[in-house]
Amino acid sequence: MAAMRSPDELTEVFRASGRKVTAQRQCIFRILQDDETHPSAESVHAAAVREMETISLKTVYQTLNDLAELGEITALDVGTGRTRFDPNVDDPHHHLVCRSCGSVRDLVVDFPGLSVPDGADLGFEVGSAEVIFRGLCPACRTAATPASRPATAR
Amino acid sequence: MAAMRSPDELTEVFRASGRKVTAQRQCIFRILQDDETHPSAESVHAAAVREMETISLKTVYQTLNDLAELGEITALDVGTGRTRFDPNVDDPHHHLVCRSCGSVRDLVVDFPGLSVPDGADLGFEVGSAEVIFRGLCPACRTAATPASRPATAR
DNA sequence: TCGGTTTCACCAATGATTGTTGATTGACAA
DNA sequence: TTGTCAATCAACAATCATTGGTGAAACCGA
Repeated sequence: MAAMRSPDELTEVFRASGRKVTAQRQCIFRILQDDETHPSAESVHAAAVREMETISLKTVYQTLNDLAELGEITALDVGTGRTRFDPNVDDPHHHLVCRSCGSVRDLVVDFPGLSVPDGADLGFEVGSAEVIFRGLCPACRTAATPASRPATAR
Repeated sequence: MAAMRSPDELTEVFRASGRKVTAQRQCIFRILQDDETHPSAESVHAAAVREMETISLKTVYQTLNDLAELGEITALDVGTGRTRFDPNVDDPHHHLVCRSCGSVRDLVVDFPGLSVPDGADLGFEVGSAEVIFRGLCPACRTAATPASRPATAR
């Protein structure tokens, strides 16, 4: 539900932090807003190019890092080789990662009891816990079983 | 508790898979055996050089990948930039990662209820769940609070 | 002993990301 | 409206972890 701030709100945030709001930044704001795919910098750039042919990958990286610095998005590493950016910064959640295509999906579930038991941390000061579930997304699941399993297990 | 197979056992495994057992490989076997730090290839190499000055980083990568391929160690990516290798492949566990120095520690705890609730996966075929706890290891914790907090909170 | 594997040194390539340059554009406060 | 400084661009080089190539030498194991 909680996606991220609107382009207008992000404009305010950027201005308030002394940053200028350019056309390419607004373009990126717009793209991130309705993107649930946890895009990489590359894919954000690909989407941006459709609106602005000349926008550079450099600028995309720059803006994404700015947004992360401002706490408006989260940079996350799910082990797929490139950094993914998560616009959902409001409600704590975990992630489903497809081990075939690398797609990432939010999983807004609270796991009770997911904390380090007393004594087990041995002096470790635990701040956060992130859970990564690995498996196959629907698309890759059906693709992996051409005819043997028709979408729904029989 | 369960560390990993002894160098002798690994020797058998390697021979059984058609691989030859060289001095450098045995050296790496020995190093991994009493290493609880989830070393990177670089640090394994650093340790190996102390015994064999001429061992190449290439060979270390090669051998670590062989071990991972044989299921004797696990390659894991905790987001610290380089691949870490976990000798503990027997009992399922999770990891504590220091967000300051990047050190990794095993956390052998079973979290009941750590599975995707019905309906929440939306067709995702979930295979495994890995939990990464991030925080500060004892060393970095004390280093971060020189005099303000004397190890134990008051 | 012999053959095929492994290692070595050296060097190049990958892929994601960041830095550099210098010139141009453009945001926005005055 | 204007002036200034940030932002962008293109083009290129550099980083870092990792893997690949070479040819020659060493060596494991049947």
